[in-house]
Amino acid sequence: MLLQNPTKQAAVTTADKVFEQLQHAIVEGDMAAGSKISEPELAKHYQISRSTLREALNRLEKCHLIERKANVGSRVVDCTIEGLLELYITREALEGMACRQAALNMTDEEIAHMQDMLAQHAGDKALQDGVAYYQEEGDVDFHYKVILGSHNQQLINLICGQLYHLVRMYRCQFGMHSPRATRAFTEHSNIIQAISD
Amino acid sequence: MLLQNPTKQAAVTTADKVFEQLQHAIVEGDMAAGSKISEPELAKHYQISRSTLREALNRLEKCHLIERKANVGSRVVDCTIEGLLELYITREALEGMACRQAALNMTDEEIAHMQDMLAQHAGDKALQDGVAYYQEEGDVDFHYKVILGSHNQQLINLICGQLYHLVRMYRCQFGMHSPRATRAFTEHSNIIQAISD
DNA sequence: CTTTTGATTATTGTCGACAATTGTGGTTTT
DNA sequence: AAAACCACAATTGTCGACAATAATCAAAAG
Repeated sequence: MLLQNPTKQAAVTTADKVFEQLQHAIVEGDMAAGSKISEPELAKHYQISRSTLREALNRLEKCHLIERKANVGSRVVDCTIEGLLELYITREALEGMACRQAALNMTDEEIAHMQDMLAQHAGDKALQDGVAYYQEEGDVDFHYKVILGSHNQQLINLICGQLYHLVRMYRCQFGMHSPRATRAFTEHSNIIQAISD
Repeated sequence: MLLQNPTKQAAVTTADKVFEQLQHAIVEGDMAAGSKISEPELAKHYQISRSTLREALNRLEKCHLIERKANVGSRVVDCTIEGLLELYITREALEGMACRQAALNMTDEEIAHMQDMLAQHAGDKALQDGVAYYQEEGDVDFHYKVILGSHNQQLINLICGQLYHLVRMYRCQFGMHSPRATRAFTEHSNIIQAISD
């Protein structure tokens, strides 16, 4: 089970639940990238009305996971190399600023908590050396803590609420399962060191 | 009439039109910031069904102009000092990256076109010296050209499609009508100079 | 044979009504 | 008198059907 987004509240309405299922299906590639979306078909598949499905589609559009054209329909976004580069450039801009803001705004407790987390990850790494999965999850966890540490709701919403799932989608589709996993850990130590100053 | 967003296509559906009207009303302050939104009331006011109104509300939420809670309702976002700071920090991160990308990706034609535009603005400024409005519009125009010059759809959508209207809302609500207008022009010359290198 | 035009079909946009949940006011109980 | 509880009203979420727009395919004209 992947780390859940701390910015989202529990799905209460059925549109929320369908949204999450669709989100998962798109990210994991169960719905092919670039494929057209048939509202009646999907509504029948999830056994919901078209209105409810459209509500879910609206939230998918908010995450940039689908694209809609008026009177034409919706398509799953297609993963291109250009799109990947654009996404990473955008993410770099936002996360860079978030990191700077975290350095200004993080409380001592938050810093201490992150240091504890890092120490625990170090222990896990010693145990499960070579298993990249935990590393990747820890990486995401670390990034989240930094972003939340910025105390900037605007940045948090953009990165965690919108870009996050698109990044995951690209990682799944392109099979980028932590090529830089081993390097990430040492980087984290440096980052938290810089923040505490 | 303000400069229109180059990323948006013409509103074809009625939900689009209502969305634009609501957007304008919120930005200009005709709908009070922080006030609750009554779906039946608004639907009656615009003489549309609730479904259509909800479609428009979804797009407002995408621009961060309203906030929705499940089974509770929607509210117009309230303009706080903290929110203003957060917005400007986010915008700085994105526009800074957009400017760097523009320096890398802008074509010679685009650069030449922007220089022409600046020269024209200089002429206008000599004519209408002291009138901050044209200055402000030119400022927005200039920013747009730079952002579009980044050739990064992700950045363009985020800045022009989402944050732009929220920035306008803060400017209207706080009465920030180009306090730094006079300084902006000289800055632009420096920016375009830097890009051409 | 190609192209254009027209009718047909399928999909999306919009509507009104019902179901479910939340907030409110009054009543009862401690 | 304060707090908890219950019923009622209002709002939101969901549904199915109709209207409007776009895509498809066949037929006719060039």
